Amino acid sequence: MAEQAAKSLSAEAGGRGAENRERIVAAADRLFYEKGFQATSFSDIAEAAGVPKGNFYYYFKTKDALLEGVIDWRRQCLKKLLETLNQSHDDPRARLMALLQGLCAGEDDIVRYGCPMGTLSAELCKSGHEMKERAQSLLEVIREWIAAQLQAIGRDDAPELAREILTRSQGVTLLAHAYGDHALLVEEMARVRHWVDAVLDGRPH
Amino acid sequence: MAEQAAKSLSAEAGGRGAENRERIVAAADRLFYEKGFQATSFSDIAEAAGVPKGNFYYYFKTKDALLEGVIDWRRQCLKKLLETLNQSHDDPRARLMALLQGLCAGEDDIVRYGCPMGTLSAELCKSGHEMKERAQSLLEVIREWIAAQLQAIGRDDAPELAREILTRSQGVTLLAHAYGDHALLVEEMARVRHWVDAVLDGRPH
DNA sequence: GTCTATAGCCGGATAGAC
DNA sequence: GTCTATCCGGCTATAGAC
Repeated sequence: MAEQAAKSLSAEAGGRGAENRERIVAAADRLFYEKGFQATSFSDIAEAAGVPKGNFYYYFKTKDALLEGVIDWRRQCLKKLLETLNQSHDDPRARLMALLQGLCAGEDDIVRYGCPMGTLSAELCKSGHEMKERAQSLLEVIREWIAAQLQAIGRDDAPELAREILTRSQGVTLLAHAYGDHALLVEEMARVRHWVDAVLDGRPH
Repeated sequence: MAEQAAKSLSAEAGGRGAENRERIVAAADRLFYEKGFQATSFSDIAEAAGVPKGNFYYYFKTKDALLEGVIDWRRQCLKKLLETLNQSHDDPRARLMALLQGLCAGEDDIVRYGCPMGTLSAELCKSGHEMKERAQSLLEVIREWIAAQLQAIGRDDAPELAREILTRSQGVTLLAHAYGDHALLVEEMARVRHWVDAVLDGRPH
């Protein structure tokens, strides 16, 4: 009976463990996004996730390990998003435009906290954090996806064009964030979309 | 004689004081740029400036006050730079292109630490720092200068175009920083310049 | 697996001698 | 004005009971 109780407790704890782990990552993900990595403490995360501080170290040895988990989580989310776009649009061009449109979906978040990939990369690069390459890989995932769509369209300048699209998008999100300007985000993203449209049509722009 | 000594000491101290103050600001400016504001401690600055920690509080009551001094210092440097451009080129278009060319001047710094205005704004916005508007004003200074050049050329879309130029430049510096990619900076900045050239010529681009 | 208590460190900031 | 010594608080991380 003692074993039974222990077992069911353990099983439940195992389930809870995975659940807890995910809760921690999700809470950290959000807080790292909102406040930045350095500015977020374990106390902040503990409070947000409803998990006691000391319990973190069962799941993550260090704060860096937690960051690693968060970045991988973001990559999964990103890939899921791109996969959704792949499935909901057959036309690569429609996919691309849907992505650019979608970047304005989380409008308020972007204005308040910037781009989840760009701001994280910037912070980690500046502080010389070992995880900066991993954050960079988030940008790389999206750049490669854009390039893939462009190549499917038949552009032989797909890599360069993808880089420019990413560059311009990042510029827009950075300035919208810096100025806290909602209209800037919407208007400049529209400009980017029109520019992409014109390029793909072979029109002057 | 005691008064005299005190006076000369005071005068010398005043001179030293101003010198020390400037040394502190210059050192902080550099470190805030290289490591970021939050990641830079007084100890770091003290070491770099050759001034004992405790002495800081004679010049700056808080770290925020020091940040304020650094931002104002950056604005002064920026205005000096723009004034130099004004004087070395009569043609507003030449001024503008000189600025865009000059952004690549500190190539290595930009690749390693990003744009001094953009990265600071991003960090302060994200952490919700009270000084974020002051950092934003740095971007505003440069945006207004660009708009002034465009207006002098006779563009009636000067404000919008200035914003777009700034947006694209920030995108380039962000990505070059995130990727640590020197070539990206040079190539994409060249693209921006060609685009500006084409727009000002009224050519398709 | 869970959680409490706390160690150990380093940050910004202060007091006060000189 | 200059500098030393130190406080206090929050941080990451650990030890160990349950």
